[in-house]
Amino acid sequence: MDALVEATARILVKEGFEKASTNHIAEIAGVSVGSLYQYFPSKEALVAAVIDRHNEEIMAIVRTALTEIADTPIDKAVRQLVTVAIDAHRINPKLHRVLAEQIPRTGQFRDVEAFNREIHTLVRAYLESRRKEMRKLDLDVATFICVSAIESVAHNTVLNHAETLSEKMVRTLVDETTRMVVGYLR
Amino acid sequence: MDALVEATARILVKEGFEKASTNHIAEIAGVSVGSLYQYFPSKEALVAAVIDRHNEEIMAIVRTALTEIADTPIDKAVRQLVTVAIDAHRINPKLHRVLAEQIPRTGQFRDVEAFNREIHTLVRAYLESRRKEMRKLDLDVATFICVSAIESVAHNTVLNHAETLSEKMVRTLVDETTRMVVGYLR
Amino acid sequence: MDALVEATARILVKEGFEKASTNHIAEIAGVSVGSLYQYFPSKEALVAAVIDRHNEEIMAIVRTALTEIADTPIDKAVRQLVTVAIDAHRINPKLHRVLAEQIPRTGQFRDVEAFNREIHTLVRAYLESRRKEMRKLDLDVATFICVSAIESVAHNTVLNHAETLSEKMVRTLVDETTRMVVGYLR
Amino acid sequence: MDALVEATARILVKEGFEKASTNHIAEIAGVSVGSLYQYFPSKEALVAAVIDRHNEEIMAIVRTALTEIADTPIDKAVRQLVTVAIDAHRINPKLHRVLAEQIPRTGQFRDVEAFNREIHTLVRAYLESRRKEMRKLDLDVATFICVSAIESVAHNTVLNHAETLSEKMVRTLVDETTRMVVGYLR
DNA sequence: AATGAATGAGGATTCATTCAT
DNA sequence: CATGAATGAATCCTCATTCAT
Repeated sequence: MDALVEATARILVKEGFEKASTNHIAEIAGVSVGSLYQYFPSKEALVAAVIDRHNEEIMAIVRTALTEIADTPIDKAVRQLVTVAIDAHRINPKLHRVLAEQIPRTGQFRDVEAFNREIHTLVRAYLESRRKEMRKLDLDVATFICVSAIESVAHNTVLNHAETLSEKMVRTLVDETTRMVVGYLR
Repeated sequence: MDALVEATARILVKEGFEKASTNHIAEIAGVSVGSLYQYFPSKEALVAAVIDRHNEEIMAIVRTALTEIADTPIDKAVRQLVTVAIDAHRINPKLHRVLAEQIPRTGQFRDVEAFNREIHTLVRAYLESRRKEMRKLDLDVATFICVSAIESVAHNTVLNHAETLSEKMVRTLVDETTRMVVGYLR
Repeated sequence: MDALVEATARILVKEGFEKASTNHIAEIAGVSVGSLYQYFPSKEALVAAVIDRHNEEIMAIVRTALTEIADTPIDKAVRQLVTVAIDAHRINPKLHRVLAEQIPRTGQFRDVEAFNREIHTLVRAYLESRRKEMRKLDLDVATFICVSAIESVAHNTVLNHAETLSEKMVRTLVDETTRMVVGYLR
Repeated sequence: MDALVEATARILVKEGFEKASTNHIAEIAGVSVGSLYQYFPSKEALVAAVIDRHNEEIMAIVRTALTEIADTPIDKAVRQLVTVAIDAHRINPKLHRVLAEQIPRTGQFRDVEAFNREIHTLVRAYLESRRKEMRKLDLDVATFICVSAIESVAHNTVLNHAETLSEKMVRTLVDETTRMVVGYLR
């Protein structure tokens, strides 16, 4: 049931992890607890589904961006990546925050690593295709550092500055981050 | 009781957040639950104390480094900062991971922000004192981006690569991160 | 549906009473839960049916034996009864054990008493027809004691000694039990 | 807490196994559920304690009887054993019935076997000491048969005839059972 | 007649917290 | 100050049963 994942996400955002009891989730989703367990083997699995859905939304954006970037020179490409990273974090910032801060990660954490790996692979592939524009460097190291930097700027931008985030400020951050990363690669 | 904080940290590392019940903590600390509540008003406060202690250890290192750096030119200084960031994360990587992944942050989260603010202030002050070595830039933005980048590289380095982290690899990461940040500032 | 009773019995034997949920039973029987309730008003009724079927199998053997015995002198007859009692318990010893140990008896318990009464009646009738071979005694009391003794020896033999039950041991037990009962009646 | 075992027994007798929820037990015992779990790791353990206590009461009687019997000739001894067996079952017949019929035995069932073994050992020892009064027979087999017979008569007497059990009838049953067993041994 | 998704009461268990000793 | 037995609200989950299709 998709309504269950939606209800869970909504509760997570509006009431926090503590209030996300299975009975409450079921109630908000408009079904019975029994039904919840018909579709999800445990509360953990349900939360994992929320995380997955959120990650998938982010990945969809990132994947698209990386595809479009394929034939773009580094400076434009990096700018695009930074923009997309911030956009991705802004999809549902409150959920993103709750997921990052309140969910005790266990088991399903592997999934997050899978996403990380995918991003690493995609970015690395792009960088490899653009090697001639770049100085000589270890691709894995460079990918790791660039992805970390871009991700953290996006993450901190959205999480810390929460709602008070002017478009001008975003543009500035994109500019600067792009400058740092491009400067590093060239 | 310091033994309580220590016991909590130990349990967090060895058995995970789920096993960290107040009774278990008291038992490991060698006192009774009642005593626990003599010193800490709630479990949350106890966990917060663990977080604080860990953050304080990190901050001690960072503060020292930033003091020593005061009169150092940017390139050396940044290298020093990156090194110190990784060292700080390596103090107690397992605890760091548990704190980052398993602890549902609530109330005491303000504290973490306080540390963030302090670091921001210190770094910003350093950058300000070295303005002449740098291109013209918004100090707050630059500080934000540099701190984010350095912190994320350190964090991901220690968390993802866990124990398999050769000194050579560390040096490479320090080199590269330094290069990125210095290149950005100049 | 006979498949339902069969499935229940199979689950009882292989997985125990705890695993015998109506959904699981229906699944093993290859039908839907709905169908289960088309034929049995409750889970209890279904379990009762299993008990009944098992008891009926036992009773069939016992009835036959008691019929064949009709014109047999006491010593041969008792030996036959003891043999048959053990045989009856060996039909499906595992089911017998589960039925005896794991099934919380409620309502349908009356049925078991019905079987007991029938056996009592049949045995009593036989003893009555053989009164001349026996000393003077209260037939009801004698029947009660003999049936109890024979049944318990059979029950304990099969339940306790489980699979490790040599034919020689069975013969010894039959001999001895027969001796006791016949000695008592004469 | 002994009150918990007592409360459980009382509920078992008055309301049946189905109503014996941990919360209800705690309530009747006049404590909180939490306290229940301070003393018993699970509901199963609590029920096991009830069974144990009941078995222990029975065993106390049986042990005493077997001690007193030591120097008694077979006929008097057997009569004593039969009497004691019935007495033992009459300690708390309702509880005995519930324990026998409604409790799904698992795990702790081993205990019951321990009691059985003890009885077997004690009776066998007595019989061995009286060998000269008896015909030549396999002591283990004889013990098994005699114990089974006596136990089943006692059990069925108390369980089936419930409250309608005149002293006269008891005396008759004791007489007859004794006759059967003694006749068998000699 | 068959299906199986949906129901929801109910139950076992945990654990942060209190307070009388 | 320390103790630790006692508390009980709260939570996750199960499963017999129903009923619209």
